[in-house]
Amino acid sequence: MEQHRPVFIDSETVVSERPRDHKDELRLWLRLLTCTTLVEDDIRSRLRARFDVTLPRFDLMAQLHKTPQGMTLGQLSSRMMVSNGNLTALVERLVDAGQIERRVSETDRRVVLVALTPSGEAAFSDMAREHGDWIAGLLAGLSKGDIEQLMHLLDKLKISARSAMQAARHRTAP
Amino acid sequence: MEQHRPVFIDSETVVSERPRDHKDELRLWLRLLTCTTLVEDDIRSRLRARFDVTLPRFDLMAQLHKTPQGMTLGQLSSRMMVSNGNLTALVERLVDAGQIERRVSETDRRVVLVALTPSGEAAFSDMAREHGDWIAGLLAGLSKGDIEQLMHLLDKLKISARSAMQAARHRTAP
DNA sequence: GGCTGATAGTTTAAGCTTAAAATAATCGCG
DNA sequence: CGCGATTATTTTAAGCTTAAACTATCAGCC
Repeated sequence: MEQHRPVFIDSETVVSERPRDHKDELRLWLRLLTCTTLVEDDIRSRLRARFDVTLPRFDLMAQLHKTPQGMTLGQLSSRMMVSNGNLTALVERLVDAGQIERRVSETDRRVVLVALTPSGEAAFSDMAREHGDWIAGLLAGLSKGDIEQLMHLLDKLKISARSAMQAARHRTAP
Repeated sequence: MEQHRPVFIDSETVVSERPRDHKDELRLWLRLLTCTTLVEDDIRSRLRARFDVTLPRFDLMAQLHKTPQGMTLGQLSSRMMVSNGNLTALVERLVDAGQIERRVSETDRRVVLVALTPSGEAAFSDMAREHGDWIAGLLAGLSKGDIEQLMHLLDKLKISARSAMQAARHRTAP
């Protein structure tokens, strides 16, 4: 028969509880994943059909658009939450396409700065306008209040996840 | 200057509104994506570290676990929301690893049925238990009520997105 | 029986993604 | 100053992912 096991909630709290299936949490996680995948796949296919651009390229350009003075690869990889090595090839392809430009920092020659070219900026502006409409259309079934509530709850979720990950990291590598 | 443009909400409703930046909707979408990526990356790395298994393999096994009699590749691809061609290689690797087995349907030789092997079932059970704990840990900062509310709002979001996609499909290919 | 169209999977080419190892430049500190 | 640690990026190998083209099979219809 199963026994009670310790469940670590964060670095300070250890509660002993009877083993559970965590059914509600799992269902919530699956629903979250479903929603994200649904929206992401739709946006991906529209970007391809309408602008012949991939989602990762759009995302990268969106980051650069928010930071006109350019960003380092390190900043980009942490903002986009993708691995560092991933960006090397992605940036390379966008440079080849003339949408972005890279230059090595003069003060620290390890650092590579990336920024939109004027043509990349123009292309992104076109895409961003429609992208915004698409997102708004996908979320049109939610009221202002729904959006606000979701925002708040997802913020709570984000904080919870980060704190749990932080705690796990401390236990794994003290 | 910008002009008012029609915004299609669904197949019946067309509202004319001044062009907006849809800022709240975009922020919500980015937050949703952040939350999902956060959890997904954490689970991915734990699965790798603890069980040396990739997330797609875990997901596939989870689907088969829910349906012990096995599934066709078509069912799998629609439940997992991945492309059909994707599964061919994924299934191949799991067959090689002895975790699942495939057999051609006897009544329809186009159809391929896939199911967990006993060893795959055992391996999945071990992983699923810890996976559940990890998810519960990541969501530990949410109350029961938060989870219920999120569930409800995400359900609304899912319905909204599906309906917008449905409507777009009708306009694109009537 | 033999078309015709639809359905289930596979293949292919290109691109994305990660983890881990390697490279290269800078920083801190004695 | 010089050397070990740190930091930023690239490289590599494996695997995931998609879209589109292709193959094989089936179902219906005459």
